[in-house]
Amino acid sequence: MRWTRNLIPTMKESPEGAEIPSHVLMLRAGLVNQVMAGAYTYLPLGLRSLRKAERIVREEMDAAGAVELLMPAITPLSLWEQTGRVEAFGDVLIQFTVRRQNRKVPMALGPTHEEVITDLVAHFISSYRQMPITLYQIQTKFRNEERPRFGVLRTSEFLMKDAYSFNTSVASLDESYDAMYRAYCRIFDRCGLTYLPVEAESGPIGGDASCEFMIPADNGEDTVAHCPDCGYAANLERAEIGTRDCAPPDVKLEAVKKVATPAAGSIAQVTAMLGCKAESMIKTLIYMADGQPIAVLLRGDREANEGKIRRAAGAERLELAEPDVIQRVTGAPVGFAGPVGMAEKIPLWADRDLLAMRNCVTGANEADMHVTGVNLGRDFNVPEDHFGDLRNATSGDPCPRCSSRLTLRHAIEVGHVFKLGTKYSEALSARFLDAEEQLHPIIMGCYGIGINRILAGLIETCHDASGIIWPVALAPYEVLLVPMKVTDEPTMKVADDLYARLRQAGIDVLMDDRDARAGVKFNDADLIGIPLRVVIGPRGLKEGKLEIKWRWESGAEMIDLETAVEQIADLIAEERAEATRFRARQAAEA
RNA sequence: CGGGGCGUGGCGCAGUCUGGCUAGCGCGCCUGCUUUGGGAGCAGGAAGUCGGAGGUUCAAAUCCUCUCGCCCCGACCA
Repeated sequence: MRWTRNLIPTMKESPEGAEIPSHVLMLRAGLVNQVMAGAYTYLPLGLRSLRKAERIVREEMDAAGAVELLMPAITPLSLWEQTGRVEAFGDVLIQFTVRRQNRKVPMALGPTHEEVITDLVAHFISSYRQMPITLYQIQTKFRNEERPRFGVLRTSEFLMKDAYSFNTSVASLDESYDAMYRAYCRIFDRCGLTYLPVEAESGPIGGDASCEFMIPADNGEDTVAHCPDCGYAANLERAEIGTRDCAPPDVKLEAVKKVATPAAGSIAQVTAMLGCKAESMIKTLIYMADGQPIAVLLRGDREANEGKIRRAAGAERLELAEPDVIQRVTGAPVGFAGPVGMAEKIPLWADRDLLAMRNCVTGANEADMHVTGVNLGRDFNVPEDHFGDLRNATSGDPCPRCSSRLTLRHAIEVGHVFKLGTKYSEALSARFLDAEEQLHPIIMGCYGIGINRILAGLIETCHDASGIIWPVALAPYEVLLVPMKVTDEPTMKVADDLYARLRQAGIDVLMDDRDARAGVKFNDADLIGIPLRVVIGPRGLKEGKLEIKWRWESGAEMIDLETAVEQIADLIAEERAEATRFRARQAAEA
């Protein structure tokens, strides 16, 4: 492809509104253009990278034995009603009706396709002999995001690979799941991504085992807890905290004292007013567990983890209590609850941190009052089996698997594999007959990859001050030919010849045939990040040489014109296969 | 949905508080000459309903009301 025949609108300045590197660079390099909040046009360069990511995903899915099909983006609303997901998705589901003659047909744009695929399978799979099978598609998904942001990282329309496995047993599901897990590792490896498989909540979609593939990045929306020593990694919602020595400090127990704290209902207000530390406060949260109020005690500076609390309490549903419930239960408005005397009213649960606390400050269960000098065991008690890990991990917490400590990192989620079970097969009657002529619901697994996020995640973690640094696998073009002087006939003759022969050798070549100054071309070359830059100029040609330079290296190298095509083809072939040079650069960065 | 910010040629911005001549600047674009290995110089030129509607005023980019859009933080979320 010749630059002058393409549409590559590079920009020197970054449009206002773009803040994170991947967004800025995708705009500046002319990869995408925003159409509205959460919707982007992929320009020629961006589309080529997107297609390359898509192709890698497709190849590895095929290699893992999955079978491709394509489901529609428009779906009948009735399908979503059958599984109760009209309510579950809420406004995220894009619904509309179309008029057909004298009736109205309610539809939804697919935010994911469990319903459609399960309905399909219910029609065509009825025997254990037809399984296991894994079906997948690469399709545009639609989610009315409350707040689209970060360029193509969170949009209302995005390209997703979604796969679904159908199995007759849990053991078989495990095999399908493992095959997908391994395929995901190969996909992200091939894309040159540095990623982390992390334990995750399966979320409202249901299921029991779940793993997210995360790209550690400062601008990621998710938080993962990671142990650099043993490799334990989990989504913050899921991350366990190792037990540590809970021995309380050997200090003299103070007497309980009631103090006035007018209008100070938050930890921050109380610490400011009383001059105490959040670490010495007991935060008392009133939750409704399946409709029954419970009190949860946490150290003042900790965040509650509702998933952990819900599991500890053995509840199906858990939500913070409404103000009127809190008033009734504690006898005080929101912000003044405390554990003293609470056990007589409602069940108490406590985070293990409480065991190490002495002389605490906490709510007095009375408006505008707190108490100090409160001590576990003397002033209130929590049943032994009601202590547990109920909070979010923080950096420096003990690793649950080894003796090291957890670090918290932001990350971008690019993939998710999880075991679905029979939620959808039961709702949509996808059943099979086993060898004993018994009817069972099909056991499902579900596996997604955000294709757009592969690109954004790569750019987010792989760029420098000048622009994007693509690995060969995802680069829109593998080689950029830069003739230094397009008006010079000998130069252009060599350039045209190289261009034709490299293309013949099966290499994706872009030739910057613009009549522009060297600086302009070099800067754009760095910005769009093509891995191998080949400079053809009168200066080198005099010696029968060309200059080649990898985007991620600072120095260039002169090669003989005679053997240039073979040399370049060999280099690209090597990088395609192993990405050795690209990886070495990344390792050096880290 | 709560809080904050921004809408002025294709892009980035100044001007708005304190209303007043023909709405400026940089980049980009077009023409010509010179230049030519890391974002060239000179000269000339095209291009703007100042997001939209209504109002106040002799006069509105500027003040008032409403409205639309975009971005950030939070809440929410496959």
